[in-house]
Amino acid sequence: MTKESERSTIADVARRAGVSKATVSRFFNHRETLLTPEIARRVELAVAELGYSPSPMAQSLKRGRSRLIGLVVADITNPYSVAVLRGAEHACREAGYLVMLFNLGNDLERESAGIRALTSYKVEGFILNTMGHDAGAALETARQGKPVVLVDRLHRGLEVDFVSLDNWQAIELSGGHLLEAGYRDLLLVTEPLGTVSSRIERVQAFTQFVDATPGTTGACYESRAEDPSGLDAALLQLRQRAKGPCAVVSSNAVVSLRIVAAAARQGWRLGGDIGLVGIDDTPWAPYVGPGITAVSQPTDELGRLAAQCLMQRLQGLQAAPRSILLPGTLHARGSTQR
Amino acid sequence: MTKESERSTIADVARRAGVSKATVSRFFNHRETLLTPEIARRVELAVAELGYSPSPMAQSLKRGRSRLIGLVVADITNPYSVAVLRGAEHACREAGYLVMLFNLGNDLERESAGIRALTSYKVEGFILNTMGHDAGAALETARQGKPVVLVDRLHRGLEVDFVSLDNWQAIELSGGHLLEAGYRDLLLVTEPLGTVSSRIERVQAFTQFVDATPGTTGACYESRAEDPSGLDAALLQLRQRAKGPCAVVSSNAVVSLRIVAAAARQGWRLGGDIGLVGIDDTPWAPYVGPGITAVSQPTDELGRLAAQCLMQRLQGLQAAPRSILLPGTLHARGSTQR
DNA sequence: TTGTAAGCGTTATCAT
DNA sequence: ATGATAACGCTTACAA
Repeated sequence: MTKESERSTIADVARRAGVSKATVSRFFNHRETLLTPEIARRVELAVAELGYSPSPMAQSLKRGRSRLIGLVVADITNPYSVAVLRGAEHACREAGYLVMLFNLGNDLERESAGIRALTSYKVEGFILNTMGHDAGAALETARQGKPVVLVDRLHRGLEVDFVSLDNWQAIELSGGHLLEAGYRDLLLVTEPLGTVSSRIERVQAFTQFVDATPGTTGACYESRAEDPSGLDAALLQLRQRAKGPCAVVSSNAVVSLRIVAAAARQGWRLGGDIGLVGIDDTPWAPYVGPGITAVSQPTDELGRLAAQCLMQRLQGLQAAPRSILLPGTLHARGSTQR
Repeated sequence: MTKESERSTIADVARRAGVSKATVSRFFNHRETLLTPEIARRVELAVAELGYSPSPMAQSLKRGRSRLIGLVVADITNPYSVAVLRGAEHACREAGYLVMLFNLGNDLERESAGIRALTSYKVEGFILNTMGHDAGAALETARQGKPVVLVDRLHRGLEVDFVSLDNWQAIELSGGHLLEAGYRDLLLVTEPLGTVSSRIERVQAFTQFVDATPGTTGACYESRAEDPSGLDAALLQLRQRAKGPCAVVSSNAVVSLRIVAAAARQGWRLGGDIGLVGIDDTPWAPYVGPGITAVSQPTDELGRLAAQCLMQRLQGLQAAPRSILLPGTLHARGSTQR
């Protein structure tokens, strides 16, 4: 490998091998079908000597395809997003794609900007885990035939592949477990619903679960980080209205931590004074208080499947939009033991 | 904005405005200096009507610059990496750059592959938070004059800007706090050192702290996730050798959780039976056991500074490699109260 | 089977 | 001040 300061180009290889640029290009794209073994060997040698590899930028410009996948996440700080990202990145790379990441930092308005930025780099497809608030660009993208996969959150009007936890199953699992443990009066705490489909769906599932289960009562509360005292009030109200043991279902790990904090403020023991089961298992869940009961999501799998859907579409799959729902798994711990 | 299915090109704009492609290009690159207001207005109008924006790919091909920054992280699952990533991405975007992410997934061997992949996309600079194990490509990159910034971990032989927690300060802070709280016999637990400079440095700092502080004893243990019983043994040994109260300094949040788990296995109370202070604060630290005392890193700031260094180099700054060390902040909690 | 040449969407160097 | 034109590194008709 000679050490030129500049990267060598297809022309360098052609010159060195004594062939045309076209032949070198063929070596990379149709080696088996179009090339004489002898020529192929010469090219191969020159490529090795120069340490040449094609410029994806130039290829992209010519082909209109980039081997790039755009991944837009609402908030890279969210461990769930990260876990999905991880799975997706892995699958993409295995398929020869690189991931371009755009983080919204929870700034709703930037969704279209992000999609456009990635579009301009000619990404071949999108994986979206966003708020679905400002989906104009996403819609346009899909209309242009670029594959889009939604993770965890649906966008209304956007009929594309969708990969997510089965929220109904997860809520039923949580609720059923609480019942078995003897809790009767329940409160679902979620982040502000906004237009986030997964949050809304969990509320719906919860409401239906309570309605369908005689002897239980339920309510919902939207908690925001800036307003811990609102949460305190909601929890106090739960305890007041409860005739028997009461429990909280938390909509994600961030909220679970808020509940834990609130319980600490009130001096309540988790499990005994108030039950808690949360969606999203975390490495620390077993060690907080008596251990937090949680429903884990198969996050890696979700990311992997999202990428896989995209790959299939890129290979031309024309089936109707699919909806892939994966079940969660309950991990019972002290926070649901009375 | 007319809705063509294809993105419009500079040629479309030129035609529409009745000018040449060169003029449109000038409109974007040297508007003030080279264009008649009248012409500029016509171009501006055409651009708006067509919703045109230049193709970064084509620009990149022509200019040899891509407005892309390559970010290589050892493990996207690590919250520290994510936090840094977040800060860096933000700063890059503000400067008009997009981040291309390459995650090693803790696969040491892939470092060069990642750097090469990103290089082929003509990223203009690198932010590296990796193991430094396989730095061949990084070295080559730096030699080619592409700016590189290292975060948290040095690579030997690679003399470039470096941004990190001040590990000496952080360890001294932790150790000092333990002393004040009355702990005398200390154990530093870290992930396997390998070639990771930050881990090594923390051990050095710890050793020196113990040596320089009469009346204390210290030891180090390298803990691996697969071997919890090894950790148990190390902790038992600590308690045996300890004449008075003993405590553990944990090298990062993952290890802290392992210590917590080990203490739980032994039935020890954190703080009373064994002290614990960890580097890396986390949202859950206050709620695990009696609360885990931790030294927080200014992660956002670290990422921001890394990106900022890069931007300065991209603007031609030729100063000698800088080393930016930021102090940590102690958050005292129950795990260091006897 | 291989080479020639046009063109992907830009920018930069010439002219004008 | 503006326009024609040649690159940037690659792929792909079309020719040979």
